[in-house]
Amino acid sequence: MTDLIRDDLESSDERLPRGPRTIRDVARLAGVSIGTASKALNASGRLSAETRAKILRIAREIEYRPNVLAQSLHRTRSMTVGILSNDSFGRFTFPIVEALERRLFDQGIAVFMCNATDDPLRERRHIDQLLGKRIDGLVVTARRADRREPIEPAARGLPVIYVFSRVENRNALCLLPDDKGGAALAVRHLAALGRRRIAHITGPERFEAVRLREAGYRAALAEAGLAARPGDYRPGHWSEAWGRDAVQDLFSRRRAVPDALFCGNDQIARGALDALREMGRATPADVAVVGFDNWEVMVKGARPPLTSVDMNLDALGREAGVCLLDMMAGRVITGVRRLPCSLVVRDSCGAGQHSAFE
Amino acid sequence: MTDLIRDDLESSDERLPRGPRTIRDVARLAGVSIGTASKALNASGRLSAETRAKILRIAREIEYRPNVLAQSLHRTRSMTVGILSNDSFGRFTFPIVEALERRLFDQGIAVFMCNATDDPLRERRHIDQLLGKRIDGLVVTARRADRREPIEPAARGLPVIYVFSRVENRNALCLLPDDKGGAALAVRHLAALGRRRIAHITGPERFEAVRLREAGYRAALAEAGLAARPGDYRPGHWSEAWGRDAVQDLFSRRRAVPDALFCGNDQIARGALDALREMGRATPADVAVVGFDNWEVMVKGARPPLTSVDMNLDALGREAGVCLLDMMAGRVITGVRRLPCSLVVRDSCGAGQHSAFE
DNA sequence: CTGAAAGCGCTAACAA
DNA sequence: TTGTTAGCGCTTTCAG
Repeated sequence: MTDLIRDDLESSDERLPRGPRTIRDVARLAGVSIGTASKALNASGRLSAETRAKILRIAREIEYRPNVLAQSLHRTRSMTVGILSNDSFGRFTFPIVEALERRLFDQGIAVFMCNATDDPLRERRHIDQLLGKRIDGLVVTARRADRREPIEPAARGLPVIYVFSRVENRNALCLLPDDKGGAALAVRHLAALGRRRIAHITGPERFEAVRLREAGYRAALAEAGLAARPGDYRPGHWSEAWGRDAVQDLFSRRRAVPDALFCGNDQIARGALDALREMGRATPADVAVVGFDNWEVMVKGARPPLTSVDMNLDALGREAGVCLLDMMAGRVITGVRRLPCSLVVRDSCGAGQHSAFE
Repeated sequence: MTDLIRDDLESSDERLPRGPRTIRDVARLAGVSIGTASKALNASGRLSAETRAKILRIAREIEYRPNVLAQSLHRTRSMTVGILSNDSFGRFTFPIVEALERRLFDQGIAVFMCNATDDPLRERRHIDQLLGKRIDGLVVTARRADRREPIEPAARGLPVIYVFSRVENRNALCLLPDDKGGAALAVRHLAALGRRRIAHITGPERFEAVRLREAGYRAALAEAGLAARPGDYRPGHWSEAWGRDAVQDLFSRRRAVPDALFCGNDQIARGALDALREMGRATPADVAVVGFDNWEVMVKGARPPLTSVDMNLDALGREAGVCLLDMMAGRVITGVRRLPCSLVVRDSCGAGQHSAFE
């Protein structure tokens, strides 16, 4: 790992052609046929122990590494998949992609990274390139505002998974976090802590996530025998500034203010916390606050540290990997799957520390 | 792009074998030899206009797409590169990787994404896999605290670039942001605005970036005829909390407080801004603040919006792409290259808006 | 137990 | 102008 200059390779026993070694080199040096060498290297067929050992030794010595391209050509499986993001890869897609890559790597599958940046032409060219490279599967991620057009699976039968994005087609497999459930988790927790009036400050309603989280919010309220009073549901923007503004508005009236806030993301929650502090309201004593995303840098920098809903993006990525492998093995999987979120409890909601529950 | 069910493919004129079409299919349907088809498809050799047209038409009709694996096998260039991150891909590496991918994609080169997560064994396996796939080049990114071990270029002659990470070896090419220059930019700007006492709150000194930024800070101070007074240089942590603490400490003494802060990253700067506000010091009137990283979510959420040094990570990624292409073409490039940062001016430093200068 | 040969899909040099 | 053929590096039957 450390010695950079490996001139010994150059001065190897026999004179070897430049470039990576081939199985032909191994065979020649071992004094056997190519077929025999192949058997030894793939541990297939019957072979005397000594020839096998010899072949393997030679292979190791000359640092033989099979050419996967050639293997793929033969078995018509490239052992690669593509991951295409039409939004550029962001904070949300990254953990997903990482977990996916990890899962697939364990199966010897490599991942091509492509970002199309919402440019349909670019996307088309990416898909063309990937198909040309004979990928065995494709994962598509997108930003979540809108449902995207399905990918035309120009090569029929190519397994495709949409993750963190939705597509209309019924035959497609879509993997998403359970936004509704996640929201319910948060609100249920607040209710269980005795909060009676829980407001919801969130992002733009054109996001499906916003609508789903609202649904979860209302469901959990109902469950607890509570109701959202008019003005307690505040769709807006995904920014800190909106969090501040909404709080200012919500708490400017003297009477009947909320004793808890469930925020649509962590940035809104941070803005809310700041505004509360500046208005002299104590968190969590007067007002408990819960965020969404569990974005480390936001959540830990908050004062107090922010309780937040985690979408378990890595689990989503892993699941995508598992599903893709299944599909590559021939299984047909379709539909919309929503994976559970979890609540990560910190100080801002006034509950016991460190406990995470689902 | 929209029609998902393309059954017409199935019911194509002739019965075609399943799976992707091959050049053999094209040739057969066009009634020519494979060689001829190849000539037409690659626009090589001389060919009658009509046969060429016919071949191309057929190819289009059956959605022929050349098998890049086979092409690669032939020309011993895979048209792929690997990008290996030993830290997991984070906020900094992502923009780099994206820009790199974009640059290479334009040349028809696809990018394998690998994250080794600081596990040497995993890294080794990743490299093995990539070499097996006969990548034409490799980009290595890392977190910046420590200089990493160079990759053993098991296949001699494989172009390798280290970006956003350093390696001891003199023959390696390392691409980095010019931290010193970036810091100087910030401090020079503050000095030009008339600030006389500029403190520097920053991260842990084991980061090379911290040491370089300190150097830039001191150099720019000297340039302006200023000096850092004892206690004005505050290494610590990369967190908001540290920014708050450092400010509290710096400004608790009654007399002789700084009139400007240059912070080692945007989180520290945010903490500093919060603390200043809570101590009743106005920004930028009393104290100007500049951050580092120009991390959008941090910078825009700050009150007031934060002036910050941008490392131009996308330029770094693009440059990595360009260099890699050069190296793949046979050019030898070595050494440490530092790319300029730029200053993005916002309200927190009390200068004219929106102007960015280098 | 080992070798020879066909073929994965494509390109390029050489024949016709 | 078009066809034939020999590989690229590997696996896998099928003979020996």
